[in-house]
Amino acid sequence: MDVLTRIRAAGFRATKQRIELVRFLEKTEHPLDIQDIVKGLSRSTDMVTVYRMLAAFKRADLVREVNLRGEHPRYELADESDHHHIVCTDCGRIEDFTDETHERIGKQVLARSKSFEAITGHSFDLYGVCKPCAK
Amino acid sequence: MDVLTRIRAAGFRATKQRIELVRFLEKTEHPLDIQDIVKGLSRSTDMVTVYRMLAAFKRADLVREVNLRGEHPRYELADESDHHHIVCTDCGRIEDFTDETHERIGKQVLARSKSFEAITGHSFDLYGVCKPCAK
DNA sequence: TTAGCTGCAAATACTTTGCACTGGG
DNA sequence: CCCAGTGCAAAGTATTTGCAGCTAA
Repeated sequence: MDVLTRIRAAGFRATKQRIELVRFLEKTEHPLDIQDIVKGLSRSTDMVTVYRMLAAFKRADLVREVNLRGEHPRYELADESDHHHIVCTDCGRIEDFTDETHERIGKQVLARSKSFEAITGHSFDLYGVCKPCAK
Repeated sequence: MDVLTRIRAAGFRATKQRIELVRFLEKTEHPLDIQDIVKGLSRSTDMVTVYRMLAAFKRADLVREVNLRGEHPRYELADESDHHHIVCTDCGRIEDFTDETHERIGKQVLARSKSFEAITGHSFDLYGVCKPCAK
């Protein structure tokens, strides 16, 4: 589905700011924070507009918010396959990995829990040292 | 180990503010944010001091920072056994659970990764609906 | 005694809100 | 045409920094 269609399908007007945002996120490999995103868009696009676009896209499940340790939230397109992040604690490099095990863990936890009725989401991220930083 | 000794062992002076903070965190069942903590301490303890105590205790591994979705950071004593949190997305209720599986996942990810040398930490939390909220 | 801590004030950083104008459909 | 969306300004929060005075050791 092309960018304009995706934006409209989510119930929004396809403005040039929104089109540029989606195209920019399509090009990025890893979740970016507000600052990164503002820097990546036309200088004329206000940071406030970026906040508003991301909030709206998040509500519409077009964009996914990623919260890593101590950092401000980062954003990535939600259509990317479900994955988790491994982060270098030294340089901040982020890489993706996939894992299905947590689903089973969720079910186990639910079975044992006296107080929870359902599980609707999870966060699972790893922190480590990347090879360049390990040297 | 008693509170004063623990604080001193971490390399700090056992001031009344720090003693009160540790005693307060010992009583709490789940990680609290800055606001909760300030409210729980003597009115005379400045919020700035709370920020500074938590930052120092975190560096000294006396306190652990917990980052949940979209929330400001929360803090709990680090001596509590390694555990994860399950959070009700409706009322914010937090419960603990333990799981060892993520260690194995970490090793698998590391084995497959071309760019990471070591894993030093992780975050794993579940989100769901608690029984009272499900009704 | 004296360096580590604290409280108060102020600076900085981040995010949200209000409002008039613009442009997408 | 008209209302969702934008930019600019300003307000609201969260967090950090500077510094003078206090206090634990």
